[in-house]
Amino acid sequence: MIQELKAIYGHLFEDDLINEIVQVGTYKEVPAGFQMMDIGSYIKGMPLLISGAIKILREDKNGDELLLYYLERGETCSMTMTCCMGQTKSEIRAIAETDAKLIMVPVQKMEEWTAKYKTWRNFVFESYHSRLNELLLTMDSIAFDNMDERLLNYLREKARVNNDQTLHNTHQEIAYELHSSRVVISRLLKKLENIGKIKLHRNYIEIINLD
Amino acid sequence: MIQELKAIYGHLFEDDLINEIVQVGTYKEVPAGFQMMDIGSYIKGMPLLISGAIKILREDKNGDELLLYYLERGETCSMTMTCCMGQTKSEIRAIAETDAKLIMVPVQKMEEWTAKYKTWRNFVFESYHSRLNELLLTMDSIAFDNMDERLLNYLREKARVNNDQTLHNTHQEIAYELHSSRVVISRLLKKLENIGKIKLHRNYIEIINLD
DNA sequence: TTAATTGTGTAACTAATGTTACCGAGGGTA
DNA sequence: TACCCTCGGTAACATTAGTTACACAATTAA
Repeated sequence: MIQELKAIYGHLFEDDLINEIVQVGTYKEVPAGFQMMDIGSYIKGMPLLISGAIKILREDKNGDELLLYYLERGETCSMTMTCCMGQTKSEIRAIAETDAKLIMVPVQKMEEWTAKYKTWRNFVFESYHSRLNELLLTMDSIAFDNMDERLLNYLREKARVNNDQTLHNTHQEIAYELHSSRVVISRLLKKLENIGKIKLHRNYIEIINLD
Repeated sequence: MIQELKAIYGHLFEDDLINEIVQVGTYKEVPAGFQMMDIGSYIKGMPLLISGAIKILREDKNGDELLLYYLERGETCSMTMTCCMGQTKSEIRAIAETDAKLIMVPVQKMEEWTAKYKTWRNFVFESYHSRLNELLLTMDSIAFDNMDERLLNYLREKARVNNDQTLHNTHQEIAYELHSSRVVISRLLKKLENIGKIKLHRNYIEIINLD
């Protein structure tokens, strides 16, 4: 665990902090699809991602979802941080997009380290900054783009975080994360296939060229 | 200035911090409509709102806008904070919705106080938390609601932050902030008038009952 | 006073998205 | 083999939102 921690966070945190993390943190591996947090739940710890990707989702009144963004290696969940401090409930759902390795740090340490370590403070602020900006990008896409553009973005991002040019998803699953309907997504995917950007198969999509 | 600062932030900050703010901060008054920050600009200071409201806007590729949320008394701009620290450019535009009074704090103090004052840290985190949550609510509205619901929300919020049951806006201005078109907004406003929720006039809208 | 500008109402049309319904292919299972 | 279930393709239709065009009233400028 300490090697992996150093490999990812070594250039960010000083040794003292790394050591503290090793002492109080618990190493975890979660499989793809594992729900790590749900809306309304209280948060027990703060995750430091070592590898893999976590998708962050928002839910509407009917229980349908919308993908907000992905957390990746070297990142942490900003929502968690503030939730911890205020002891409020989670506003989002977090599900492992891929198999993931992470270190869970107990909530109380957050506050302590923020006073103690400048590098931790920077990490926390930097993290907020990135998350806010990602949220803004997602907002742009939803507010300003048509569904075909959103779908393209979705496919690009999905291929990137999974590091795989073949997406193992059904149209229904995609529709769900984009908060649309299966028929609409099938329609648009078919268009993308017709212009040679992707190739459709049962249960998976082959990416040809998404530029 | 010190009285106003204490009145709003006194229960949040210790006296030492209040004194520091008084020393390094500059008091400012801005008129409604004043553009306080633009996309792409670098940030010189961090605002602590004493009174009034600031609207935060996002811009699309064509230069059209979308209202994200309002900052109100006792709040500050999270975007500013991270921008300051990373010396990155602003991602948003800020315009005074009403006449506003505020205190500008130089960027360098941010970091210093974060290490020094626990109450400042809490304020900063709390601020991030609120802003993230407001952004999520706006996102919900855009992603999950039809335009009529969004318009209702808009009118409610606008009346609240202006503390005025009469909104002095043209349909065009409303369309702009909702990233829609004038004709669409006129249509929906007329519907709201027909069901007795509002009364339309030239250049202003009278709110009857938005429940 | 006349002319120009701005704000609003409305109709007709287009485009995008969502809904319902049905079909058939693929793959597993009794 | 017969049955069932999931997945994807497609047509027909409904709804929502955006666009274009034009009329007219209120306000301002010439």
